[in-house]
Amino acid sequence: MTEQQTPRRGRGRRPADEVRGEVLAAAGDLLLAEGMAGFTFERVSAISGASRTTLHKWWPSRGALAAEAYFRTVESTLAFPDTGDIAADLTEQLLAFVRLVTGTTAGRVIAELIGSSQTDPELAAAYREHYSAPRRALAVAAVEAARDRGQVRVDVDAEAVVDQLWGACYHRLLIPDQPLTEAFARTLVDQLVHGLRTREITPS
Amino acid sequence: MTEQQTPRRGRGRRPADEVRGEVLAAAGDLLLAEGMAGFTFERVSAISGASRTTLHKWWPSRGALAAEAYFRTVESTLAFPDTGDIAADLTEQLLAFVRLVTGTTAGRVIAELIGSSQTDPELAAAYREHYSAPRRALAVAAVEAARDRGQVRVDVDAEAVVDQLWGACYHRLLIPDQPLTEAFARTLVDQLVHGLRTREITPS
DNA sequence: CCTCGATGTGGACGCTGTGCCCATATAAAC
DNA sequence: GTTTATATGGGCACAGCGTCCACATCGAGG
Repeated sequence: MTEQQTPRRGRGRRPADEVRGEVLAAAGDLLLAEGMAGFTFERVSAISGASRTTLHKWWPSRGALAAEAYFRTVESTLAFPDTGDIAADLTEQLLAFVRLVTGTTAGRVIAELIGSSQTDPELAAAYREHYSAPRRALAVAAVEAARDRGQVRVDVDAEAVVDQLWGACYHRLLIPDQPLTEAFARTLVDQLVHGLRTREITPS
Repeated sequence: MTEQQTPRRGRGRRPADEVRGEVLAAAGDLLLAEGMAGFTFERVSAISGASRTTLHKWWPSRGALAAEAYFRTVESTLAFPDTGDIAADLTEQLLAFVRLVTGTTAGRVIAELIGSSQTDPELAAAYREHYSAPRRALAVAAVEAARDRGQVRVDVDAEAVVDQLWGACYHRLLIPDQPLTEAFARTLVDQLVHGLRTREITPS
């Protein structure tokens, strides 16, 4: 992470989008490289070449900048498969999440973003609006579709299902008492779909 | 939160335990009153009367101090009822957790502690060791006891169960897309115990 | 009774980051 | 070409950190 990567620039106005783009790119790099710990306006300013004043003008807090930079960097595809088998679809999506979070630096960054959002309202709002809410909505829609197909019980609380699957994974991500693995993800779906009761009639 | 509550004290040695006690009391007050945002060595020093040097000597990071102060302040009783009905016991404990977290300032503080622990290894270690691990162990033991009684299926993953119940609640605490309520807690237990599948034979 | 080691205290140092304020330069819009 | 918008450089006071040193005082051993 070399500081001063943008050689030097004179004063004067530059296209807003150009500046924003450079800032977000620099911020994304910094975030992936050093996490929220070393992520400051100061350093983003130094790396991107933009002045601190400019950063403050566009982003109310370092968290807000970090969130936007991160979402732009990962820009993961928002899609939820619907094969007609809700258990398979949930497993698929949950596994994708686990792989993303355990395989790359993304896991640490997401955890730190959520962490910082506890004391940064701007970040919390950005995270909810641009990340968690839309993803949550997709999963909820999938479960409700399965309910309408008669695949799960009619009184299912789809929102709670999301918490019992993804929330469980976030729990292990944020409070790593136990490891977050693919096997764990499969177990989550299995235990939730079939329940914990002793199986009288083991289904196929 | 009046600064300088300890009038003034001369130099010189004082009993270690006395100093530690005063510091932890002051830190606990500050934490409950202002959360992690305003929680700094500087202010704890000003309120407790102890010098910053002393704080640094005993606690490696502000997070470590916050954690110890918080656990000492709440010192909640560690007990898990065992009535023989696992569903009832889990519901009971989960409700107690929800009430603690929603009813008092404790919820915000816990959330902020977990948040800070994402970038403070000392805090993360303290939190795991003194709080999450022992509590988790109790819940796991209860589930495994139920399994041995034949109340839940033999291949149950007790650790995963904890994540699907408490993790779900932490999810709503840390990423408040949806509210954390007592009804939610009851739903969690119900959906997990009975499963999501369409009920052919509705149990009593 | 006295000396000495352990340990808290006051005070200061440089450093980083914040949030804000200018004046100035320059690109874009009219 | 004139005007307007906006990025820039620089400086300010402030907060907190982490560390250092000299000093005061307590407690224990002689």
